[in-house]
Amino acid sequence: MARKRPDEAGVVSQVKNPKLVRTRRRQIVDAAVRLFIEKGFHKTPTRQIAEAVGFSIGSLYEYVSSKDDVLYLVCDAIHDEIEKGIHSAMSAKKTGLDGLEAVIGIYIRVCDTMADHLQLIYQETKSLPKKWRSHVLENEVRITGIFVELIENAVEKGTLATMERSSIELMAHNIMVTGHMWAFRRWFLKGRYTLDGYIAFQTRFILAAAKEGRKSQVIGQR
Amino acid sequence: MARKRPDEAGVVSQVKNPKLVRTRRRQIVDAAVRLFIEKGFHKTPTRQIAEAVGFSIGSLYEYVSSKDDVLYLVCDAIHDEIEKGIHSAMSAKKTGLDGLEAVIGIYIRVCDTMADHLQLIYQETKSLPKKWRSHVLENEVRITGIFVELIENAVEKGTLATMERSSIELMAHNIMVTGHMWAFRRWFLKGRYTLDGYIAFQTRFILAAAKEGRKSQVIGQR
DNA sequence: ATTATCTATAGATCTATAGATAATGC
DNA sequence: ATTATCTATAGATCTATAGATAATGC
Repeated sequence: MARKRPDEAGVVSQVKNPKLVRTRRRQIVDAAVRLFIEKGFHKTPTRQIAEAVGFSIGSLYEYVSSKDDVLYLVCDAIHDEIEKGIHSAMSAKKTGLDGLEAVIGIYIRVCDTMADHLQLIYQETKSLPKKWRSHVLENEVRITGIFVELIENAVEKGTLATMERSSIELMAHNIMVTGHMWAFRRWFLKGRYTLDGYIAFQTRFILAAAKEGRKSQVIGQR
Repeated sequence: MARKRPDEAGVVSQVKNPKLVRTRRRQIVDAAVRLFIEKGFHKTPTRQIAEAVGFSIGSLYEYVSSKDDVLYLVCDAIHDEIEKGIHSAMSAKKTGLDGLEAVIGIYIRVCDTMADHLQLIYQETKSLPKKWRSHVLENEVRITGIFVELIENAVEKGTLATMERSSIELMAHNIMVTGHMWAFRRWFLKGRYTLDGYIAFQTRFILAAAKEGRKSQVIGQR
């Protein structure tokens, strides 16, 4: 639970009251997410964001100093929600919590809920100024870390094959992308697979490699 | 080799000479690809595209009827190049051509070369008008079809486990996304893995599931 | 008096076209 | 005479800010 997100660090506001800044920014993010998903970042006028929140364009610029700031806040909020989604589902499901398999399922379910949001991040990350972009990529790495830890635990317990750190990391990234794929390939996948079917197939797919590894490992050690 | 691409069907030109239209559009695409990769579609003025090609903004609009047309031509050209890349490498490598494994390697190499282009497609597909977007998605499905066929062949020959059609398709999409992932996760992967290392790991990863399947299949049939 | 919000707009774009000009082929 | 290209610009944006107004707290 001890996430160390830089949060909104670096986005400057003219307004002094920090509580108000937080409230307003949340409103801005909520409105902007909806609009960006619908029309894309570049085709959404700042004016319309302000209007959707219910205040004027002038006020918007009291809470951010550029449109890019809004995009950054949006991306950051999305990552935060994804991470929270995984963690809360993980702690709710104490039974078999340590199972990598279970968490993959949980994660893909979160990706399903957040499909539009994930696709937005894929589309717009590159539009961010370098400074903000690297924050967003750090978020991505941090979330991937959840799976790195789970795989490491499984390896330690002997459930999975011994792997180099670099293989563990790549496997974790594969899991991440499998979730994203459900979002950005919806146009194909949703017509042919149920969410449960997809999760079942992909979980087997991912774990097969690790099990295969274990066998050859065991054989090799004889 | 018998690709049935709709090509530039539907993009209207005021210029009558079809050969000229083809030449000019190729020039436009070449210039636009470079600019879109560098600055993104929305931040590239049509003017600058025309300038990069070496003619006026007026002339640009003789060959396309909107900026969206240019984006479509760009996406279509990229898919075409990817497909050609795979096919040409496949026919060059007659030795073990039927090997799914070999083609996965070839494909990921193409993705490496076209990394910027792939990322562009991921970013901008959603900006396309619906009509063009579905063309682009069809291209994606057609390329995925290469792997569907290869997997089917392997299944027929008994190299891979018997699978339902839907599983074969999902596996093919996994392969596609594994290549794309090398492009859109470069920021992480390039620092830690060589291209060869990535290909080796991912190929094993993908094939492990299928082999695993085969074993249980064989066991099941005893 | 300080803080937050609003109105009005400067200034800078950008897409697409209309009408003029140059080049080509009969 | 037909086809291709260019110039000039209409018309519509859009971001960001300056200065005016309203609300809040001492």
